[in-house]
Amino acid sequence: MQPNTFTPPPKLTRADTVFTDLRQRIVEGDIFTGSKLSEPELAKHYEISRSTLRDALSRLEGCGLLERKANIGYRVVTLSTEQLLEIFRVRESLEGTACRLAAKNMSAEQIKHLRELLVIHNQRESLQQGEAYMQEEGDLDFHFRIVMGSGNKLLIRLLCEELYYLVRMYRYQFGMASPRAKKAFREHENIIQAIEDKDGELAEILMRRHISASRINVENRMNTL
Amino acid sequence: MQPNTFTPPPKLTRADTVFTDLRQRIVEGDIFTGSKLSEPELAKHYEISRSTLRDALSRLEGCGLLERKANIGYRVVTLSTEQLLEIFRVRESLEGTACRLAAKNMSAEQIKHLRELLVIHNQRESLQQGEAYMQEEGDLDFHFRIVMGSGNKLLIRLLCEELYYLVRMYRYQFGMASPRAKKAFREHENIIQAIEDKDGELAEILMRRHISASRINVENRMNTL
DNA sequence: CTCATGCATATTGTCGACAATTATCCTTGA
DNA sequence: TCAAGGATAATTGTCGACAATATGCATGAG
Repeated sequence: MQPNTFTPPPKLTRADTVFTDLRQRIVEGDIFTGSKLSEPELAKHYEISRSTLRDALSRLEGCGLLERKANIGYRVVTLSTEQLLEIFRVRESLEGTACRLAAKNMSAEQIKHLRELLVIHNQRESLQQGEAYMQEEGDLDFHFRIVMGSGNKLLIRLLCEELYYLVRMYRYQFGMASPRAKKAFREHENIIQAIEDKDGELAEILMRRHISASRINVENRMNTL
Repeated sequence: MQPNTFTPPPKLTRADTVFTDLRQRIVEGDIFTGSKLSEPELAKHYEISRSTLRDALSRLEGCGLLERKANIGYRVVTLSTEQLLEIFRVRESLEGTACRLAAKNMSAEQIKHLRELLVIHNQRESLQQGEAYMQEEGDLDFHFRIVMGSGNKLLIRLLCEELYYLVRMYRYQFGMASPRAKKAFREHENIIQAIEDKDGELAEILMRRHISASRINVENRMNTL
């Protein structure tokens, strides 16, 4: 018999399913950026009522993927370089803190898993050069696990359940495979080392520089256009 | 005639009204922490349908004031010292960044208003000592304006439209009027000075120390109990 | 007496319809 | 031709009812 810390399986509701599917379609660009959503049309497509659909839409608004105006409706957020830079600023701040906490709180086993993940990324990157997509997904996975390792539930909610979907949306649709692959890999290594050494202060600094490098990269590209 | 940057007044919907009212009631503790919300009961109280109520509730979930479980319903978040510390960590991080950006972006006029605000707070604090409530509201107002001054819309959303309602909830209900009044006032002064000097780096450091001092204050109080 | 089982009740999830608001288009006048 | 106004269509906001699920209680077995 298992101990009683067992939480009953949360029954998936229709709204849940549609929410997840719509989220993916928005992130991957199947539903266009900035486009207005027609409730009757979407409800028909998913074969659900408008009430159920609106439940899903309101949650997507909470994720920052949709915007809503009273009496007008929902609209997919528009992507802009300005917003991308804002996201980098916030990630720099929050993930820096997350990394500091991760250095304090991650177990030896968690750190080991993180290292293994990094090795896999590197192999992938060596084997299929140019497969920017996989590499970027791997990059976000790395950041994701560090945030989880911080143990701060609020940080986890803000980053993993809200911001990261926007980040993935930019990666899919802004198509900015950073030319920093090799540098980024070494930076990841150094970050893990700092976490392993339980050096929270250094870990924070390294993470902030890691992200701010990406931000500056975008800023430069913007200025040359 | 005004220029055409005029946005038509957004008509307040019933859900909007109920959302705002419920938010206040939750923040001020009129609706108890951790209590389960009965949709039929609330709908009857506001004389609206459950659909409209649920619209309002879903937005409150987005603010982090309610939690929802499928097939079970909404529940007011429970306050805990652990979560309060998590909030301090996140504020330390985000408001530090906001302060750095504010130093770069705030106009001379905005800074002047900030200074005036500080003077008013100080007078209040001198005149009616012990009016912890007003003083704390003034403190949050100070932080609020700096975040607005950062110009980063994402930061503004995360802090002003989500986290600050939770913060106010803790101030109302956890009743931790910090004994740091005079120290906090001087720290505010120094922060404004750094902003005025356009010294973003210092401004960030001062803000982080300002908030982390509050966090440590709570940590100490917790350990002595 | 305790615990499991099954029924009755209450609550949430979902639906379709109507009302209020917005968008579209057509007419009309300058 | 273009702009303003109004009628028409489409969309969102709101409502009440039914279905699916969870909760509470009574009953009975061990």
